[in-house]
Amino acid sequence: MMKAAEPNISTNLISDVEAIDRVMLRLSWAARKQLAQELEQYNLTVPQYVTLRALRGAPAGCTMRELAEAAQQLSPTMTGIADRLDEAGLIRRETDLRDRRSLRVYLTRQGEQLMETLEEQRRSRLITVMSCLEPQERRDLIRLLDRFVNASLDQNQTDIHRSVVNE
Amino acid sequence: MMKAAEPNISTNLISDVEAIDRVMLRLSWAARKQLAQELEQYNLTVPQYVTLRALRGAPAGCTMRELAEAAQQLSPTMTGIADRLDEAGLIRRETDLRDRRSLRVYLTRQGEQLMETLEEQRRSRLITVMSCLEPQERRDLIRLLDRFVNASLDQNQTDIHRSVVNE
DNA sequence: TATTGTTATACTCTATAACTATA
DNA sequence: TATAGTTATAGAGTATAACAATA
Repeated sequence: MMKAAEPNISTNLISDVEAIDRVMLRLSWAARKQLAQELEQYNLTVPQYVTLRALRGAPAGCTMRELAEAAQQLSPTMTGIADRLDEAGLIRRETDLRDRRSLRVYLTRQGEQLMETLEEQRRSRLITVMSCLEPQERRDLIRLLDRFVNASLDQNQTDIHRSVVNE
Repeated sequence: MMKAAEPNISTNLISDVEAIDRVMLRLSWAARKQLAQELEQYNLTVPQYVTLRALRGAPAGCTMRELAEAAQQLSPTMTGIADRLDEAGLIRRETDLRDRRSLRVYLTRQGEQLMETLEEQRRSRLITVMSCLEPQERRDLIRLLDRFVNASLDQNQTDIHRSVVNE
C-alpha cells in the first residue's frame, strides 16, 4: 500500500505549495504593476529601471554586453533600452579606446540623481510597509524569502547574474 | 538632539528595507522571466497566463469587463489578449442573450487541459523548492509574505482585484 | 574566424482616443 | 445618455536573423 506515508505533512505541503504559488504570482504581477506606476511619473519603464540599477551596481564603465547580462536582456533588446535611456539623458555610451568594438556605459549625473530620488522614495514607502512587522519577523521574512528565491531560481539558469540585479 | 532614539533598531530597519528591496526586485523581475520561460513551450505569455488564471478563478461566463478587471488590464488590452487566446483555441466568447452588448468568456476544454498541465508542472517544481524549507518555516514564509504583500499593495489601489488574481 | 554591437523585422503588451452597438 | 466592447494608433519590450566594424 503506497499511500502517503504521512498524510498530514503531505497534505500540508500541497496546500503550502498552492498558497505560495498564489502569493508569488501576485507578487510578480501586482508588484510589477505597482512598480511601473511608481516609475511612470519619471517616464521610466520597469526594464529601464532594472537596467539603471544593474548599471549602478556594476563596476563603472561596463560594456553593453555586460550590462545586457546584468539586466538579463538580449543584446538587441539592450540596444533599444539604452537608446531610450541615452535620449533621456540618463546614461552615456563611449567607445572603449583599447577595444574599439566595445562601448562603455556610464550613468550621467542626471541618471545618478534620478536613482537617488527613486531610492529615497522606495525606501520611505518600504519603511512604512516593513513597520507592520516586528523586527524579528522582518528578519525571518528576509531570511526565508532569500532561501526560497535562491532555491527557486537556482533550478534554472535564468538567474546567473543575480549578484548584479541583486546589486 | 533629535538623533535616532534607538540606533540599533533604526539601523536594522534601514538595512532590512534594503534587503527586502533587493529580493523584491529580484522576484518581480527574475521570477517573471522564469515564468515566461516556463510558459514559452506552450506559446503562452505571462499576461495570457494571468488572464487564464483569472478566468479559471472567476465564476463561469464572466464578461470581458470583469475579466479585464480580474487580470488588471484595460479593456483594449484585454481585447487583444483574448483575441490571441481565442485564436489559440483556449477560450471562447459568446454574446450574452440578455444584454447583447456583453460577451461571456469561457475556457474551452483545451484551455482547461492546458491549465491542468501547467498547474501540475508548477506544483511539482514548487514542491521541490518548498522541500528545502521545514514545515514550520514554510508556514512562516507564507504568513509573513502574505502580510507583507497585503501591507505593500493595499497602500495603492493597484490591487483591488487581488481576490481574483489570487483565485 | 570570432566578438561587439547594431539594424531589420515581427509579435505582444500597454495606453489613449475614437468608434459601434446596445441599453 | 450611458455602458460594453472594439478598432486605430503609437510606443516599448522581446526574440531571431542578418549585418558592420573590430579583433
